[in-house]
Amino acid sequence: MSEKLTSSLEDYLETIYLIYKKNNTVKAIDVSRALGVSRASTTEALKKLAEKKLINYGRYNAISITREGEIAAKEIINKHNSLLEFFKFVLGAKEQEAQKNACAIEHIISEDIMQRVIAFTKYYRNNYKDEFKNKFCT
Amino acid sequence: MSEKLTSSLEDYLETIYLIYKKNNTVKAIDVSRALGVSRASTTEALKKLAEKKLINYGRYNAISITREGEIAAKEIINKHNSLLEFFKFVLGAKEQEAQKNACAIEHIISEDIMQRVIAFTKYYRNNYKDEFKNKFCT
DNA sequence: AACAAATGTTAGACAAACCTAACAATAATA
DNA sequence: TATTATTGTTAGGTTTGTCTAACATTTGTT
Repeated sequence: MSEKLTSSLEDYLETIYLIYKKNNTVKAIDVSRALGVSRASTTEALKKLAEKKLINYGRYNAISITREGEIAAKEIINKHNSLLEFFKFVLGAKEQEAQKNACAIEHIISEDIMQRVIAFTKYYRNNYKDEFKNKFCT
Repeated sequence: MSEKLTSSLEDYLETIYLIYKKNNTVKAIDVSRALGVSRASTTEALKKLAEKKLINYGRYNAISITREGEIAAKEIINKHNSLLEFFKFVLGAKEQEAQKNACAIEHIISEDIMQRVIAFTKYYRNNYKDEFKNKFCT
């Protein structure tokens, strides 16, 4: 198990993974655009992720994700999606608001609380959806 | 309405407020100890908070909170307590785990989602506590 | 009051993230 | 293919937040 990534590096890794899954190839410029950062910042981040062996990367080379990187990326994306579902379907938040908060909280929420949110959402969906829907949601 | 504080400065302000309420006086060393940072770091933070007129502070002087600082501190603490309640009573998390996550998330959660969490917790407490208690919580 | 201990401040470093501007390499197209 | 456009890299800055070590001030104790 490698040392924990910073929020920023998690964002880069997550983005790289999503682009990779979609295009089967990753260009630094796409990462920059997706995250709204400069090409220079992306280069720096790529170096750090490569150092941690989460991506394959070399000067002017194509970028790809390692086995380890994929595992780490999936974990983050799983948190993201679970939070998204909770915010939208349990709390009734709008897509954009839910996305914004999931993007931030996914990096700092603990395993324990994350598991509880997931379990709660599941239980809620199965048992209480309609009741809450009319009384609580907007 | 002043510009938004960083997570770090919010932590300092929150801590100062709590110490102030408890002791009616605030010493920098207490802030350092509460946050687990060096005295030097606290001095820096105090300067920044004073610049933003959230605390009264001068070299070697006693520290106190301004009207504006108190309002800002209360907002943060309100978020903290609301998250704490949600984690403990809705999700059934342990005190320490709930505290840790509240301390982190209070700085980044949006107003919209925060309000929804508060409303949900209230509604849940009033209507569903017992049912969830046995089926969901640990 | 004098000394010692505690507290507060400053100076100087460092790490993480970001930026812009200049330059290098690759890709696209006339 | 030669030229232009795009993309990638580097160098050098900035901001935020932290630290340690040295020094200044205040407080507490004989």
